[in-house]
Amino acid sequence: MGDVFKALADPTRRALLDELQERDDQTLFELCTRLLHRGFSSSRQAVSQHLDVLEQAGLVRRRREGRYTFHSLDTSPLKAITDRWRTGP
Amino acid sequence: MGDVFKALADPTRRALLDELQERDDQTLFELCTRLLHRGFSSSRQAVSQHLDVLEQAGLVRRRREGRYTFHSLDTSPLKAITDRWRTGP
DNA sequence: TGGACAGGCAAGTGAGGACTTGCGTATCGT
DNA sequence: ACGATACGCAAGTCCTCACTTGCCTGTCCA
Repeated sequence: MGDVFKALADPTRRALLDELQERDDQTLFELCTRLLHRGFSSSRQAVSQHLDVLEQAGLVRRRREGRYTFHSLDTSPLKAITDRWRTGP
Repeated sequence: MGDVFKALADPTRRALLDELQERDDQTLFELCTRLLHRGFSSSRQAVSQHLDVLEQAGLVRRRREGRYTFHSLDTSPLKAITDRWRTGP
């Protein structure tokens, strides 16, 4: 299992999580074009590598269908963050 | 205000937050020796620079008293993380 | 079945980050 | 007052990471 904290360190990866929260099950090209509308000018390969990191961190799941690869969000690893440094009961 | 996510990306900085949660208001030397017991062999300057990053992220507050500098934990910036990608109510 | 589309793989490059090194400053004890 | 302590500052080194470049594989449509 990869590092969840390092996965969240990059602003482009956080924007990808934002995008997947608005609309789940998006392909790589969909995510690329939608990132452009958010002001991120990332190439296809760059976005693909970011999704690799997010997948290794357990934050994104990949599902291959034909020539499309759909990506879905999984926010369960984020619970460990606030559970680790608990502010109140 | 610095980047909270980048501050959490380093394992040494996370260990510093762990240490401050166990015992608040520690000096730099206290944190250095306690990190050694956790297996982190970081120099004094390295720990000081890590605390700089944590302070800029709003996770650590510094208070100078004489020749000692006490560090205290502030976990309030962590709320923004789970609030951003909300899993359930 | 040829070509366009969607995506993967791997080496190379450039910038930022973690750490060191060396020196300087202020504070406390004796 | 002198040395030891606790810490800050700044330049330099090394290494990780994000991104590019180039090429390859597999899938759908006409």
